[in-house]
Amino acid sequence: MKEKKNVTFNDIADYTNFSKTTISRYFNNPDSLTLKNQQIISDALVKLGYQENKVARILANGKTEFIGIIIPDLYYHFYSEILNQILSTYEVFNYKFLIFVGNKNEETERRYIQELLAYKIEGMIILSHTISSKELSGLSIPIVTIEREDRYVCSVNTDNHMGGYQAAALLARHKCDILIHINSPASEDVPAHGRLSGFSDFCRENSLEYRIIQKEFGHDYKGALPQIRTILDDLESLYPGQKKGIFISSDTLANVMLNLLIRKYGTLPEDYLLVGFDNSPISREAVLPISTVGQQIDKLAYEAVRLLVEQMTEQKKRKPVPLDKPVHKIIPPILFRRETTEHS
DNA sequence: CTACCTTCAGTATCGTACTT
DNA sequence: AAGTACGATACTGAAGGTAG
Repeated sequence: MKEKKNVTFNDIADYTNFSKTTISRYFNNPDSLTLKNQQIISDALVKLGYQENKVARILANGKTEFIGIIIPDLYYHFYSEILNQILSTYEVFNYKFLIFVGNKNEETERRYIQELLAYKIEGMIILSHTISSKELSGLSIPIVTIEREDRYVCSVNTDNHMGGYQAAALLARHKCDILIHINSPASEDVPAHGRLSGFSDFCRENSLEYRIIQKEFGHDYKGALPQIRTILDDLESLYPGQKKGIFISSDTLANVMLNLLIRKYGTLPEDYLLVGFDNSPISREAVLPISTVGQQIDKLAYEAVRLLVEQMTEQKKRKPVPLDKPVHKIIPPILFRRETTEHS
């Protein structure tokens, strides 16, 4: 086996009698060459079996076209779906992604960020909650966060307050005796807190009996299941026979609860109404399709990348003008009424 | 030991020949 | 004078080599 050396611009230049500058232009600005010469180079590439070398290109111009991502986990279907949507923006913006799954502890995540920076990412999308936006803003690299505390950095979020309000309104329309919201404890500066406040606001404005349950659900099924089971047991004993309208802060957890109910009763009992949040794929694919306050996950992803690309493009200019203050983009939620609230 | 090349495979920048 | 189509060369960051 003879080691065949990589074909380079130099080889192509020698073969075609152009300079390597011209070969470079063929790739980066083909229109600046005559059609005839484009064809000559194109033929030479095939003949010599040239393989593009982006590492060399990165070395020469310093632009990696990498975006770093830190995501908390891939248990919640919202995260896997938004990751899916972010990755698909490659077709539009041509940026590639380096991804870490974080939310372990601050030190670990700082290490991840350093690693990303070492790979010369041009921008970063943060979904994990571990590191404050103040610290992130000090990183001197464009950053966009999605659905987390975002005071000092750009962000794209769902209108969570409206979502919580819509969920409560839907449950109220079905004349539930008690409205229940289940969420994990979140301080007021994280967007998801709006689900709680929107829900509470509606209940108070309409003098409805309601209850907020906050628990830590962890980042996997193993952690979530016992918590949901406990909550369900409590509700069963607290409100027997009453019509319970339950709004859970994610479809993933709503699905866990739905499964527990169906295993117990063989179906979703008439006195249970269930509304999730996210409109992640699981809400459609569940045993009974789950009603949900939909985040427009495709839009969140697209807007986040677009916002980031804008800043990264600005950074590449000779005289970049940084944003004077963070941009916060809000995407409205869309309510999906499915079988867990519209019993047949 | 360390100061100074080379190497890798491209790009940025400026320059040139030629046409309009 | 301006535009088009190309070329020459320094330069990029880090690792490895080498001379002193």
